[in-house]
Amino acid sequence: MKERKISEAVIRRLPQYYRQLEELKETGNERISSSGLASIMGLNASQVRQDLNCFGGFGQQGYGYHVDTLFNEMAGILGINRLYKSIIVGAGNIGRALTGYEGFVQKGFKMEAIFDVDESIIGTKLGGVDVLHVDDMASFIKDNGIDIGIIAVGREKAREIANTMVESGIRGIWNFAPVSISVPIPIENVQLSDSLFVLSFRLQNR
Amino acid sequence: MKERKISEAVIRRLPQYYRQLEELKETGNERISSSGLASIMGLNASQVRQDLNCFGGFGQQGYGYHVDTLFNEMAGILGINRLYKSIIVGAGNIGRALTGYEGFVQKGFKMEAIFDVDESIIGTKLGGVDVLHVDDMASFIKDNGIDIGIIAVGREKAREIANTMVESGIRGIWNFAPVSISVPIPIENVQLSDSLFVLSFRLQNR
DNA sequence: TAGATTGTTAATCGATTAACAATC
DNA sequence: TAGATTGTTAATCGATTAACAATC
Repeated sequence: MKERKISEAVIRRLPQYYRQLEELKETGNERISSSGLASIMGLNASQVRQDLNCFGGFGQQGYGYHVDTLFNEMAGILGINRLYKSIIVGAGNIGRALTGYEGFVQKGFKMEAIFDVDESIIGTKLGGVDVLHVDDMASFIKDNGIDIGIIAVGREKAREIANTMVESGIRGIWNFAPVSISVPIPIENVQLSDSLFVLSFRLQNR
Repeated sequence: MKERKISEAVIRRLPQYYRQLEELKETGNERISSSGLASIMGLNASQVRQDLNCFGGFGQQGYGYHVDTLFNEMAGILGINRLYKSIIVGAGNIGRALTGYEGFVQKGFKMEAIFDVDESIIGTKLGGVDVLHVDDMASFIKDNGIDIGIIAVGREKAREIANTMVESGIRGIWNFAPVSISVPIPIENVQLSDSLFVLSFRLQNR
């Protein structure tokens, strides 16, 4: 395991490996070669080996990779199956959808609360999660040691909320507002419409 | 305007330019230089000029780019503001969230119907859109000349639905199911959990 | 053992950045 | 005009792919 810096391109492929290995595991595959994995994922075998070797020598000459082992390694590399205490800000369409998404909880992302400004829903529950007022967010983060803040509000409020989260000691931000936010902690900006626009571009340029 | 192939990296940046120009326009900026645009977007000025020149010489020496003009050019390049007739399959969390999202309609993506298998909601409306049975999807696509199919079902059904869409003559697919689907038409796979996993990775590797 | 396949170094390819003449 | 900034060619950098000795 070399101490080289992991490139952005490699990082973006990690979840793909994870997902693919999960599927191989579920379909009962015990072993997989770099060329096998490359072929189902549309990559190059050399690339697969290079990628994996950023983190360790998980394979075995003449055999390939043990699916279950590699899957677990990948989960470890990504930090999945730890418990991440999360909160959502914004109980609109996207906020609600994320609240109810089983998949995240299974992977260790537990929703501790959802924040909004709409008095008519504050105090109620959405998908089993308490709805609280945004004004109480900062203290909630501090008191409960929240790890991840999910921003699902309009773009006017997004930056302000991100800053409050950072000040309150949150560790990472998952931003769905259509603005790029830069903060001194890890942040992932999900721009849903970007991929729709790319689709539109491709439709036009065939 | 050279007839070179547009690289994937450039294509992914196009929506970012579009969004940034929209914001510049809204904040009343009339002109922007490649270095100005680069600096707010975290890119390199040369890169911005290279990217834009894939599509035409939109700038003017000594002046820069006219924001409004460039914004409109970018909309044209992406194919935004045409009318795209769209349908959503799957009235779960994500399907509902997408149905109700104003932003898409504003950009020309009109939701014509939403399909599901749950008899209790078929015949009703969600966010003003008719809920129909999935069995009627193929004929609906043909009869109404649907352009874009949005897949928001579980991963077991996703590939089957994608194939039916293709057979029915849909032009592009926006897939939210957590499986990569390959079809002979343009498709954008949105893997929400991928970006969450990347966030988790970054939290662990600081 | 022979065949298969890794880990890793070297070669290639493509994308990003720098440089600068053209020109508004 | 002088200054600014483009469009474009050339240089650099990094990522992908190829090659192959090591070894299970």
